[in-house]
Amino acid sequence: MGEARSEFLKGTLDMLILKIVALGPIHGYAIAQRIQQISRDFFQLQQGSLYPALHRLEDRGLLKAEWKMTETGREGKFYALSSKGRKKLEAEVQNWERLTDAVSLILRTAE
Amino acid sequence: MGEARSEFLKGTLDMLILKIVALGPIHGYAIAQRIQQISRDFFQLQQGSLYPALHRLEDRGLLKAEWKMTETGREGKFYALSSKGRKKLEAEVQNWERLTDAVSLILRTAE
DNA sequence: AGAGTATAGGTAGAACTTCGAGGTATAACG
DNA sequence: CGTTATACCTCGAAGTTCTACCTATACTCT
Repeated sequence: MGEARSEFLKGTLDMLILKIVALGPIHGYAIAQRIQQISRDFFQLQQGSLYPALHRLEDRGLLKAEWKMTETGREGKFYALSSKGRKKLEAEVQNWERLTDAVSLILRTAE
Repeated sequence: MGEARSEFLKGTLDMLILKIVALGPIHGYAIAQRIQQISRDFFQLQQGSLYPALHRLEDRGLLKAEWKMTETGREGKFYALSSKGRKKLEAEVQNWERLTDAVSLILRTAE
């Protein structure tokens, strides 16, 4: 991620990836594109962040992977959410909302 | 921070500390209490996170420190924002807002 | 007087994440 | 045939936060 972005990205990456995968089976390279596209270029996911994250999520049983052909006729590793991943996503979204609420409380505090 | 919290805290701690200090000179121990109080116990800042963060911010010239007596009659290191710290806080708040907007775009995407 | 708790400061090492920089390989295009 | 886009990957550096510890003073309770 670009420096300014990465400062704040920490901790949200897994949630964002799980969310994109929740929209339907998709391969790694396309996940980065989707995230960049939907966030209107705010997030620019580097491959050095993407692939380790995907492996992490797969190792933890949150994602299932399968090799298939992409739309462009090439091999791609397609990821889908496991039920564990779906629960994790729900929990992370809830936690994200509680976090932003808590941060708002502090930022809006005027002495 | 409690495990669940810390996952998402990354990157926000400096901003929160700067914001609390912006409300008026305050010593380290009291910063942690204020943050916990205002966030309604969502954030429980550990000393092992607090003090290194304060030293970091001081080293970067964002905070100025001065030893004074606390309300309870003890020595405390009081922190205040430098002008550089004030600018940094503004920038971090702006960036935080852009981040939450970008995350919202992704979380609200329904395929 | 002594014990315990809250206040106030701090450090060291581990764990984890992300990034930057590199590598491999195929397909498509000029 | 060279370049660009796609698609996968790894490694090491850098940074942050946490856990676990340490010191010391003030206050409260017995």
